[in-house]
Amino acid sequence: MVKLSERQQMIMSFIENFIEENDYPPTIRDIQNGCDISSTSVVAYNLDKLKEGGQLNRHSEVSRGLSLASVGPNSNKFKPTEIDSVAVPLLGTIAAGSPFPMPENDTWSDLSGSELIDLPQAIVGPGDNVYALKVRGESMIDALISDGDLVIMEQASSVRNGQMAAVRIKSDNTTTLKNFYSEGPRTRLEPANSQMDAMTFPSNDVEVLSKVLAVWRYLG
Amino acid sequence: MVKLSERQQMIMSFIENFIEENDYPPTIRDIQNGCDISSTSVVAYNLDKLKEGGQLNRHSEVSRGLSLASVGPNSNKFKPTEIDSVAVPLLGTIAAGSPFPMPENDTWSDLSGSELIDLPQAIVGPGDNVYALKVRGESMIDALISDGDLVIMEQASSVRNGQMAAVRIKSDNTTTLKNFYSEGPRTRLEPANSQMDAMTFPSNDVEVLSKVLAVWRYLG
DNA sequence: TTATTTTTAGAACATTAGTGCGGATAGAAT
DNA sequence: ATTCTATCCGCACTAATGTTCTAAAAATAA
Repeated sequence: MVKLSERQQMIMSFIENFIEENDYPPTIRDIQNGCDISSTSVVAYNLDKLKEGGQLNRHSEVSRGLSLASVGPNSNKFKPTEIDSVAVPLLGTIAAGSPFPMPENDTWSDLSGSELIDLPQAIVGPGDNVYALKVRGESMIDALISDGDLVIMEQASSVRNGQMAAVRIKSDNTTTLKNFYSEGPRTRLEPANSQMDAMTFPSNDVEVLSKVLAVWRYLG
Repeated sequence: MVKLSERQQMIMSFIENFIEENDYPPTIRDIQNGCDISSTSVVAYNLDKLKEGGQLNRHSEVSRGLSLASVGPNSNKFKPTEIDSVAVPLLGTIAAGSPFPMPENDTWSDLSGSELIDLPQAIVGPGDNVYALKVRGESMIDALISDGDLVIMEQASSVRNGQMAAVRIKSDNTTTLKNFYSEGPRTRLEPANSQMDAMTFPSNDVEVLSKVLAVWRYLG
């Protein structure tokens, strides 16, 4: 691994501290002041070096577009320890054309009756708003999901392009799992099965209900 | 707690996703596009509301000066629990038509280099002869398995009817995942996707390599 | 030493990105 | 209907922030 200059080390640790304190990355000028550097161009120069060296991710023309390349020997300090699973509630089943089950209110307290499922924490993340559904019937076949599968969902009202989500077509009042692509005024919904065709809808006719974190099919 | 409008919920989850993906917060205009909002001022308006409500930290005049107020009464974190898990080796990838990877000898000792995956013990059982494969390509599409999926396999030389297994057609020297039905002198192999047709072979032309315990598809 | 590469300086420049304001809607309350 | 309040809309404005260029200083090689 490349040796960092003293200045680069200082920049790295400044960025680390800054993010820890503010939850967002510093600007070039923040770094300039924080490290007593005389010019923004010097900061930019060293940031580029750090990026080349792989210590840093940088997105050009993006303000504060920095993030630590979270690899390397010193990255295990952020790794969760001890905990390896989170229990999420199995809220029910989902069948062909049925309205998509969602946790009713923002109260999750009345889930006492529901079954709980253990999942690796790495998948669920904090575990907020995560729940599981059991699929009934073959209605999700074009999403490569079949009867008996367990889908792990996270409540969300927007997802990034390409992600699979439970979406409702308002005009049809139908709900399905599709890969979601926002294309400005229109939204394209693409089955996971690439042998099937995508469809597009006016964006305001499509409502994102939740995103699919994972699919679990147990056959044993 | 104040109820969030639909738009505010959408903004919140957009911010969450954005940070998760980029490691830095979105701009007002990122949010505008991501949530199909017509004006930056509307975003600013709602961000202020969210800040008042305590869902969000915001620093004015700071680009991307956002961060989630990650705690609070509504962070419904489920208590993480520890469960017994078994580490199974990820032996490699399986691609279209490739010979099916199997643990070479009956010695599992030389798996030192392979990646390990933690699975709940409830699924794996004792964990002997269990291994995982990562699917490459769309060759398993008729078994409802797509690129990137993880299949959990258990070495076996016979399976009960209806179970999905990795089988080798001797005459073709091909290997695929199919549902297995022994019908006396002949053996029927059925794709998991019921919209596709089954095929039958002479029983002695079909060799069971291993059975599929589970399929894990991670999309998050 | 001289030549060459790396790093630093300073400053103007170009975009990105937050803010403010007049006005439009839409309900709810009076 | 009238008023009020909460949102939403578009747009212009400007502060925040990344980029670039030239030259000088420092470090390194020849």
